[in-house]
Amino acid sequence: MDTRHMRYFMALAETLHFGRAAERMNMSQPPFSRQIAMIEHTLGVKLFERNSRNVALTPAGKHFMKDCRNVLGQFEDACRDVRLIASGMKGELRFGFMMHAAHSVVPQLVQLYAEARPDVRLVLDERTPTEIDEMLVAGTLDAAVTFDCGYAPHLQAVLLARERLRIIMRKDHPLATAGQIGPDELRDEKIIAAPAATAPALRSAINSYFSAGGIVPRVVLEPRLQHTIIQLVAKGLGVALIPASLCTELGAGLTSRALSDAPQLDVVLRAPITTKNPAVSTFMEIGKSIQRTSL
Amino acid sequence: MDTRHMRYFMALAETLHFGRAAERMNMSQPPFSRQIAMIEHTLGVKLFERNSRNVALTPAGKHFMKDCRNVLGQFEDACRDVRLIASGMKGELRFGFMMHAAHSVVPQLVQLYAEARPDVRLVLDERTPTEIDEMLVAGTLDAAVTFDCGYAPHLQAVLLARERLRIIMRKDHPLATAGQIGPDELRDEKIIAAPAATAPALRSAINSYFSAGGIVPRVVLEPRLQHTIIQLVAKGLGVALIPASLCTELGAGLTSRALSDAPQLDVVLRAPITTKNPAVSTFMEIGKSIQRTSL
DNA sequence: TCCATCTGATACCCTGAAAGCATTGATCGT
DNA sequence: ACGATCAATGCTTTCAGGGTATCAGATGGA
Repeated sequence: MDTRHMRYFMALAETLHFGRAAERMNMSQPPFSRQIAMIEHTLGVKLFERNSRNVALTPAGKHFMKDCRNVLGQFEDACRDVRLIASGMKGELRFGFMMHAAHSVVPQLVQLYAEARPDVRLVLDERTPTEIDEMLVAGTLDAAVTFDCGYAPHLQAVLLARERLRIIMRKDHPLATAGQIGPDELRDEKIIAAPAATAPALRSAINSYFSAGGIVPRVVLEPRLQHTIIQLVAKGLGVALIPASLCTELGAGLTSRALSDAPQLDVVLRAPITTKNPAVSTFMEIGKSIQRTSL
Repeated sequence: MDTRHMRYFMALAETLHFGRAAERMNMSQPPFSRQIAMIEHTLGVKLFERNSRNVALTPAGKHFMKDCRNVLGQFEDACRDVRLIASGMKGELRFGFMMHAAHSVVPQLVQLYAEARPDVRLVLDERTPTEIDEMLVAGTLDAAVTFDCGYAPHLQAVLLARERLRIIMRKDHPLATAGQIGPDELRDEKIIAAPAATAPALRSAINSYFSAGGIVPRVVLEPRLQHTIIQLVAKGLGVALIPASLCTELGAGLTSRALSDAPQLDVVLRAPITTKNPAVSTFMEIGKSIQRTSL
């Protein structure tokens, strides 16, 4: 038994006429009759009651017809789907992103891609930049949005946006109403920043900003999550330098200010060059289209 | 593409080794390799990444594996089920029965059959004897329990039980405490009985009982449903002759009495001789086993 | 570095499943 | 009774798919 035999059976079950069923199968009647006989023989089941005048389904044949319709449908679907998956029209894309990009490019990227490839299941995974790098290398992620940290072999990258850092503080903090803010003004401030092990690019940008002014920053707290940093600032435990896009939705007691010669960070979309997931390529393409509008 | 090809694919997907997969398919490696290449070619999809040292599934291949497992499973099921249906182990049996047998043989028959053939769906259909006869001929029922009405071509029959008729009446009715009850005692009673058009065997048994005593019964009401007859007797509108098995669960105000020379009716299990439903034969066999215990 | 070995791909041949054509046999309507 | 219709059967042919032998690329040990 084979799907071909099921198709023969279905043709006869639907037409109840050997000649016409054979025609539908693009063959002549005699071999078709033989195939039907063969099917019945191998199954050991009489599927049709027939004489030289009439053809009718047996009860077993009626049930088999339903089952065959099912099986053939699923069979076709499987063949169709594997093509769609291979072409990137269907499947799954594991997409990582850092919190620092969650409010800017990520929503846009996700929305555009979901519109372009509605049958690809986007698995979103918020991670720290370091975790993202590891998972991209390990193949646990297909693509990710993170800060550009320079050299990365076997990873392709698309520049999505360039973000300036701003400083955030409580509204009752002296700096909230001060003039220009640069490294010098921050000399004695308690700084809250993610550790280098978690967000190397961000931390090194902050460090460079201070060391360019000859200052050693007083980093008093190093929480791993961006969320936590903002909460600690809100409790008055210090100030923090965070990407501008995260400053739009601060809590009530917080405010942000621009920095003089503010450090810039590149937000990139990354994926392994040797990715086997065909869904990635259009994801990267959509990244490029975002780049054109955001830069 | 065919299920055979899917099986080849699955063998390779599970072993990730051409030689061993070919062996599992009981063939040599070269034609197996060709078949895999053919599958990939006809689908237009690369399912395996391979060199002379390693074989691995592509993402599309991984998805296809799941789909194939599904399809192959359903395929096997369909072939297995059609055999079960043809052997009467699975399927559907449309079973009609008259109310007059609902309290005696029908529950037993249904229970025994459900135990013997748990995968056959028993469709129960309570009908009047006349409806049952029509539906058996029309093929709307596969089998039915009804009164034996003598000659019935192209119907096979198994005698299930022989039921005596008893008379039912209100407890405050004079007959409830009278001596022997025969046609003579019923001469002036108002009789309630199903019309001949609905239950010919029953009605003719009642008529014969009276005419044997030279009596013409005073049939005052002719409801079609057995249920209604009992209700009308309860309201004091007359008395009725009903099968003994229905007398065990009369309402509070009713009682039943034996009749002298009570008429007997044969309860039979019937099915078309030329039935195409393979589930019927064991149903009839179980009927025969009930017959042995009940007679 | 070279060779033995493992593994998948290719070349070529051969068998049999399945298709085609011609015909038979059974059934129904005129 | 006869012709028309339709499924079944007999016989031939073809090609999909299997077998054997061999090649070619990769790996690991000497």
